[in-house]
Amino acid sequence: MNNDELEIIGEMQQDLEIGESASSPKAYVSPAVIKRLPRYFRYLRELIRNGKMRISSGELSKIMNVTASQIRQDLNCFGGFGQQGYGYNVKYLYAKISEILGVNCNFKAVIIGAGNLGRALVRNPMFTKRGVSTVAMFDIDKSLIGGTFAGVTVHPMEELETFCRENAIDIAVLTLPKECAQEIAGRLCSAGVHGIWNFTGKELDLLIKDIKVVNVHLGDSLMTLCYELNLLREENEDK
Amino acid sequence: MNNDELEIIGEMQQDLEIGESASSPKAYVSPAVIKRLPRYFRYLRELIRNGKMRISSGELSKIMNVTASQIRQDLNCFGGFGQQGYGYNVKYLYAKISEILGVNCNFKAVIIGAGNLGRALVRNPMFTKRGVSTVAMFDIDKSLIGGTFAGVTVHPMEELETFCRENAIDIAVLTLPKECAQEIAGRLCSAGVHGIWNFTGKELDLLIKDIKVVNVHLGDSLMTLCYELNLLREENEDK
DNA sequence: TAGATTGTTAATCGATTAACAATC
DNA sequence: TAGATTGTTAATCGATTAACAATC
Repeated sequence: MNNDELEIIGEMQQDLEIGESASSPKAYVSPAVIKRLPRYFRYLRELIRNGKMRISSGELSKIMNVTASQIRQDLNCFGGFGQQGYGYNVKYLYAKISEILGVNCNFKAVIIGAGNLGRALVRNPMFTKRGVSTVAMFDIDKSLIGGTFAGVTVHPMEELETFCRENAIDIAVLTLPKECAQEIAGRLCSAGVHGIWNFTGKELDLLIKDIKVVNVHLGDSLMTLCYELNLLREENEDK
Repeated sequence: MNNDELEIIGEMQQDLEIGESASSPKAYVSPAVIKRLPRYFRYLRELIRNGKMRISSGELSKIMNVTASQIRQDLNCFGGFGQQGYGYNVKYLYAKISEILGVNCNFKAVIIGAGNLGRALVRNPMFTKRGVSTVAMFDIDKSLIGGTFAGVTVHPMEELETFCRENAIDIAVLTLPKECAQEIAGRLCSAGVHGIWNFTGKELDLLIKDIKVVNVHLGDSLMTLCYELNLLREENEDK
């Protein structure tokens, strides 16, 4: 069976799925599984880039350093994406995982705080790769307002609510000093934003329940590295 | 019992522990526990800032939104830091957790890549708060070399190995384009660095086993937010 | 002493892995 | 058809929670 035929199988599955997806009753999926999905997304993207058409759970497990069992179990939380005897069509699987992760949702984001971190993020291809468009930045610094970073204009903070409402913003990225985080989060709630990607290190108290927050604690990540180095050092001292 | 007395208990425990710590045989601690330690560290720091002297696992559990059982279980992986009937001395507990996480190790770090992300990190108080000092930055851009960010000088990439060796650098922070990540990681191995904090999104293959890598995949974090928003959207559509 | 709260063991729950029948 | 590999159930493993005796 050659690559073209496999391509066709993929497309057949895809067609089939369009009819199914609306009716498929989605059961609860554990956070452990969800957290692994972006990693599949990355590896599948890489496989496509390398021209790989088909992969078995066993082959993928070796590349990703996980068990084949876990891969099959994970994928089957969302439906049968493979074919017995053949494995998985890479492009099709990538498309399904993208769909699950909302890559095709065209979410719109604003970055609040045009400091170094805000600028680093807006210039990062990450958003584009994941189907999120960064449509504006906000800052209090008058000297930044009106300027652009990676083609994105910096707006004054006063315009935050109006802008978010008028442009139906889904995601706000908080890259501002932690002192302002709570106040801005409150304003974002009333501006109809659905998700906050929070880099401030402040744990946010939100009145509205239906707003999702994902916190990025870079310091926590640094500390796990320090823990390991400390462990290593102690081991070496013992010798 | 007043605050002064509790303070004394804390100090007594601390004195006691100094003798013990060298001999205490450290059993395996699961990654699940390790990952939670930095969060305890943050909350305890905050409690100290607010002048809180003593806390019970029950009280802390309410603040941190976890079970009291988990807190006691977690802490007891490293030793008995509390006192029956009284709870935990906040400063003492903070000191012990800092010790476990290597905050007092005075690790020395270099930041490789003086772009926006590198600059955002070097200006962040995170390193200082966690006892890590950022002693140098490196870049290939001639126009940046010799300049400083947050008092840290940018060196040319050619000096990387010599500098790391001579200054006994523990940690390298990779904030450079993913294309160069693998090459630089190799050079860092031979330069005697013990830990890599990797922001490049490239999974590193390292020859030396005794070098620890912590990967930060910001895109993965963004995707979990998108997943939740997608879920929310689907739920609303069903209504 | 009585009350409170830890440290720790036992029970439960969830996540991972193994195994294999179904089927491409 | 025979071989390969999935989807899925059952077994194992680990992590969380509950309970309570120890003890401050």
